[in-house]
Amino acid sequence: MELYCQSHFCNCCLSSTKMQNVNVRSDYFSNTASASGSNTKMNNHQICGSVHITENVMSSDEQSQTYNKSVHKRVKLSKVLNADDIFFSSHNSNRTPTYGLNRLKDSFYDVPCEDLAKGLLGKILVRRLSDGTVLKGHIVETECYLGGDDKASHSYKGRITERSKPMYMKPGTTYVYITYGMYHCFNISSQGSGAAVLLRALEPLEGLEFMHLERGKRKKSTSSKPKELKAHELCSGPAKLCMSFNITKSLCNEQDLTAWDGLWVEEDESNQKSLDPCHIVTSHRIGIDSVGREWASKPLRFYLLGNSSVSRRDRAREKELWETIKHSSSTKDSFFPQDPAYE
DNA sequence: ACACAGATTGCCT
DNA sequence: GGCAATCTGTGTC
Repeated sequence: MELYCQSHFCNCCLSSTKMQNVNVRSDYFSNTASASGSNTKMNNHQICGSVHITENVMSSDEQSQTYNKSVHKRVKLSKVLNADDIFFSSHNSNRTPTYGLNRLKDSFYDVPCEDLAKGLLGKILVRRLSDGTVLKGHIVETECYLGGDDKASHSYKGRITERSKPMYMKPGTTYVYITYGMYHCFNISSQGSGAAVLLRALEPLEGLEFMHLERGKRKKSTSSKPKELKAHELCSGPAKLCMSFNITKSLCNEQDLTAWDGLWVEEDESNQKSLDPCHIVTSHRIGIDSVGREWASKPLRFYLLGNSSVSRRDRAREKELWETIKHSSSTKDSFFPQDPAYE
């Protein structure tokens, strides 16, 4: 029998669920069924924790051999990763950043995954390269990956691997991974063990020349002249924004957005009118059909209504939202989406 | 704007 | 060994 730990953390401190009298660990393998659920109260802070107890159900000799092999491999790896240890060890700096002094602070990130995904919309992602180049873009599309029961998440069932480790780090930590062998995707960890927000699209604001150059590097040279990308095509996808912003695993993974000088998020000070929550389109996530209909269809993707930099627009949901807005008077002072750029 | 095929390699089983 | 939180180029409407 093995125990998998999926601790959740309270809002206001670094406390996490303590597993009493049980040697709990999370590790590489989770090819098992699970049972869950215990809530605990500690130090006057409400803490929601769950222990997944997993058992191997193999019976034949062949299956036993497979199991023994997996155990052997695990022992050989001698790498026992623990969600609590990862979380605590990611709080190692009190360092004050030199750049981006008006960046968003810890409290902005330390919220449930869906709140962070929506909260990031309209904010500005800033990248500062080692040569001083500064790139900026409005965040216009995000997706939630919840961990736990979320089959599409790299941290499904509390699975911890060397790759998914940053998902367990403190809210505001970057998780950059390589997909399809050649592209990068950029996530930000949120509150909740293993939960993170994928940034899917940006509307470029500053450094467009650099972005054009970065995107051009990937293009194959064909006989016909390569056509210039439009501004709204530079960052209209999770891997595209990583290319344009030079976000790679080797450069940007496991970084603290509240402290690192290379990357941060800030409020859009030029936008005096606040983003109206009514103008956030909620739709299903992209590229996860293989996990099954239940989780592929969950409304965990959020984007700014009518924005042309969004990677995949859900016209049906947009139409519904427009109808709602038309019949509401509360949105008349809002910035979005009356601006012609958003039509 | 949309649909489809092919690319390419790290990660997980 | 097989898959993948995607992109590009080409073709069609």
